[in-house]
Amino acid sequence: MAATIHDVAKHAGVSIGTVSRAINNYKDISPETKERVFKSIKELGYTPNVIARGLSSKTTSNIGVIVSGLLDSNRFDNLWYMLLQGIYRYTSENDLEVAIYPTNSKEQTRKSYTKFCKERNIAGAIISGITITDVYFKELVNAEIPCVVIDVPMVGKKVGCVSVDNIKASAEITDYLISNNHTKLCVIAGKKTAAVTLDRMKGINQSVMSNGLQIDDEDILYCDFSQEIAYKNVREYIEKHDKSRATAFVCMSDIMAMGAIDAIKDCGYSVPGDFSVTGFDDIPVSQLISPALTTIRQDLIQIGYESAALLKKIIDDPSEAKHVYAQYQLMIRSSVRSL
Amino acid sequence: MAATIHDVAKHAGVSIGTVSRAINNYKDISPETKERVFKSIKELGYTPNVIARGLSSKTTSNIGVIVSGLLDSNRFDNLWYMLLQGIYRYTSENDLEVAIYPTNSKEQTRKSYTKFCKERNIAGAIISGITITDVYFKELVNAEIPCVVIDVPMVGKKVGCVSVDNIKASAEITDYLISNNHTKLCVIAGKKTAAVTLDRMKGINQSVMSNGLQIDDEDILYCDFSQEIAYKNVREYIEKHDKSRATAFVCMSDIMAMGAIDAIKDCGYSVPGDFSVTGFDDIPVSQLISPALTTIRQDLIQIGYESAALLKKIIDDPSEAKHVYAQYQLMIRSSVRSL
DNA sequence: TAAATTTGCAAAAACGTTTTCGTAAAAACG
DNA sequence: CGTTTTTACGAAAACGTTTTTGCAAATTTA
Repeated sequence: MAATIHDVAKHAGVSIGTVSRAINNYKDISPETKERVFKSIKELGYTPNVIARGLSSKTTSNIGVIVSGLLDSNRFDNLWYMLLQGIYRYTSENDLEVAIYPTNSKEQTRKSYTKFCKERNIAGAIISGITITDVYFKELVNAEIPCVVIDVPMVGKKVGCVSVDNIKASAEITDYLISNNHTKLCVIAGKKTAAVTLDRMKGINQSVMSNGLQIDDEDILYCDFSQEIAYKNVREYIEKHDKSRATAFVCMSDIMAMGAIDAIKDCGYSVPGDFSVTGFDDIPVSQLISPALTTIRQDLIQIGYESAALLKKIIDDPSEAKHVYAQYQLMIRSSVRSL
Repeated sequence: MAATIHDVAKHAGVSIGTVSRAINNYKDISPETKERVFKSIKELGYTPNVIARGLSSKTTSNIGVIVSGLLDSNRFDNLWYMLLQGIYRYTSENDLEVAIYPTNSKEQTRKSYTKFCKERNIAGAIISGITITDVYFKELVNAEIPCVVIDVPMVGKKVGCVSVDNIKASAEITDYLISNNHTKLCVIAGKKTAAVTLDRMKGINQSVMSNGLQIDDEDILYCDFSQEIAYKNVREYIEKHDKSRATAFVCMSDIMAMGAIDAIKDCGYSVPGDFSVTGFDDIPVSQLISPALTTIRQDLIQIGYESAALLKKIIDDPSEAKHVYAQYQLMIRSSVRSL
């Protein structure tokens, strides 16, 4: 039904090759012919078929987005959509197609990322929510498919990365806590194997040590970035130590901070009256909960945008692979009090 | 690099047509040959190229999702991502490809939806965030591309629709207000031309009239589903009438309810002490704000899922086009008090 | 057993592009 | 003016599938 390149060619009295050259701004064509072709294109309301182009052309403009958590339903902890927002902002500005591959943590039979990409002639992929040890990710890197990982600090052949400077940001918020005279800290950490957990821990330790303090292993609670686990662990911690061991909880995500706050309240204590709490991420609800959460704001939309931009660069020139640091901001609200 | 259907054919000693028949479960093939083909497929690690299939096959498994608001950044009012979540849940269960077309309300030069679909050999589209009068939508319907619209009650040739029963839900929440002795209501309405606005207004009126009450035009404030506009209008309304005219604000979205609550507070009044407020949607933050908002919960993930399922049905059999009603639930929280 | 039907597959034609190759005509050169 | 180079284009070969067509061989029917 729709006009094809053949229709345009016939209408303009040229060959399809010439039409293609006109569309793609190639050299081998005279200005007059080009104009004639464009006139026909307009008259017939022709638009190139993206699928056919994808098949024929070696260099595709398809990028893949591999995102975990999309299929899970968590009412608050939906970070992926902001990334997507940023990614789409870039791709719609730059005429890139995107294919989303929602991975499910539960589903065992996930398809290999590489397979997903090859099936779709994908030029490169943005990956979020994975750990460094992910086997499918390794396979993707080995296949030399350009990719950008979010929040995993690694740079390699055709692989770049975008994240905030987790070390610096964590040090900064810890400094803030210490400057408010909190010397006994309890860390609510994420998944033990996640790169962000390692980095944020490093930042917290840097701050603590440069202030002549230290954190015992007993005061690091790994909670897998889960609100429920954080609730449970903090509750146990307080029931065990009461107010003797820590005055503040340094949480590696807002979600876990929310769990911590709930636990503190359910133990009969108040925030920030009895315990101070900090988060990380600044998810939308963090400014609405009570007390409003002091946290590190990551602009995930920006991070998404930067990822897409970096990926495009790497696709065009593999030597562009690098670590891009996104901005962050310490949001001082009311979940921390000065001692 | 990757194995193609030709490699498999050669390896299995058959023609590519036979391989295709094996993959697609066609009849004209003997069990033995089929098995041999599958063995080769496995050995070579072959997966059919989605792009090539899309080009060749008449019946594609690509669906389009046309969604407004994706490119805009509103920190709270992000309903699209839940729809997407539901849609992807269905499509990953049913092996459908999805292409997202983020439309921007501001961008004048939007591409026609039809063009978007035809470029991508799209079998059908899910559309959200449009008004009935949208010209591109009309074009899509005329092109007889199967589609499902969310929140626009219209059923036609190859076009179905998914929404909650806005009339019934609005009547229900208004009934609740009236049963709490609120007889003087002010309606915070959405965009005047939006179908949901009309329906919800109808529901409110039904409830009001069956209770022997009525609503004057002066007590209907159109706020375009915007928090800011709702704030402004409610503020003006209260400054003009004080507490004489209405005791409760019936808002057609939670976002506008948040604006209304802010306005009430800034006028020196309290919710629900001086004014009661209800919302619609039950966005995640609604249970966290203070007071927690009494509202209608729409399960947008479910709505997304249903939309995709309905679209698939319509694609397979155009006579399946109909209006599917999704569940809703009155969430009674603390923004309404009994008089 | 001859004729008709069915089965199982190969061959080849799409699908709508991009890209390579070849070659007249035009332009530049010596 | 003859020769080389460049320009501008057509023809045709990919790209990796699905789908149509055709045809032997096997099976059923009469």
